[in-house]
Amino acid sequence: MSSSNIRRSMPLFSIGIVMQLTELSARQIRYYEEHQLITPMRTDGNRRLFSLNDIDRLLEIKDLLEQGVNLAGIKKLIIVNETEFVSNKPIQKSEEIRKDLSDGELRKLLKSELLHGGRHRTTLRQGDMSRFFH
Amino acid sequence: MSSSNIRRSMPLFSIGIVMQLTELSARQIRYYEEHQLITPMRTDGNRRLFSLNDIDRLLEIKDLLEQGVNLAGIKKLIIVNETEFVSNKPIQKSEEIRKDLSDGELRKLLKSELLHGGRHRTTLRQGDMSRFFH
DNA sequence: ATTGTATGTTAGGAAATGTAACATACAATT
DNA sequence: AATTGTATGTTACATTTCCTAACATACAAT
Repeated sequence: MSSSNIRRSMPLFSIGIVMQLTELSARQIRYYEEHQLITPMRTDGNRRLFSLNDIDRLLEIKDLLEQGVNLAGIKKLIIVNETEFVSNKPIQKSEEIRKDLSDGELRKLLKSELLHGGRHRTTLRQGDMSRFFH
Repeated sequence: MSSSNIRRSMPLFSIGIVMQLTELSARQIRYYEEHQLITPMRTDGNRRLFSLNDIDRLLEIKDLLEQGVNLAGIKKLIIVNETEFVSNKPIQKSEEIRKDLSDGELRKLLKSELLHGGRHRTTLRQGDMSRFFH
């Protein structure tokens, strides 16, 4: 893992700030955690602490939900995304990724994601927190 | 002000996190605020919220204190620093800066700062929070 | 010996966050 | 039409974190 990734996974933000940054309710954020879409750290006193990566993922989740993907689907997509990052060909094209990973129900999920609107952008690959820092 | 500076002045961090990041006590941080070395934002509920710039400044303060400069001196130095940033010659050499600003007791303060060890680095010009982000 | 500076410690209160339970809206299914 | 599942809202109560204010302390300077 690069030092940049270490920094991006540093637990820094309270849930209040994350609510503002993502425009999600505390209920939503906790619900997504409950379903293991994010796993923020905890303080000694059991308060959640979110990293930049967590916030990026929340923005991803929000985006996918708005496109009609349900939590189960998002979960799979996130795993895809992580696998992709761990692999040593991180710059392969999205078409190739889809070919690599389209088996079983995963294929259906990805297809439904593709069918939804022409909004292709960087949703799965990169969060939006970068805009907060240089 | 650049968009990057806007981001760096965004209030994001609770005092607990800032304590960890700076290794300062809450007492110290509040004391520095009391003496107007920092002015963190507040939530509606009156909790302090610190920006990256605030954290950088706290690291600056800590560094200068360790070099023997007192709060009054640090305050002056910080004003110098800000003036420098606002001016339209932000890349002028440190020697020139000193010439520009060495009048009255300020001269003495800067001198004492210079006398202290050969640690010249970037103390006054740039904080260390950049290491937390890319 | 006194004063000033920087920080520690404690007390009491308020805000933010935690979990848990129940409510609701809506889509999908039977 | 009734039921089930999903995502979220709301409320209640407990705990943690943070607030201010006051007093204590160590040390340097006067």
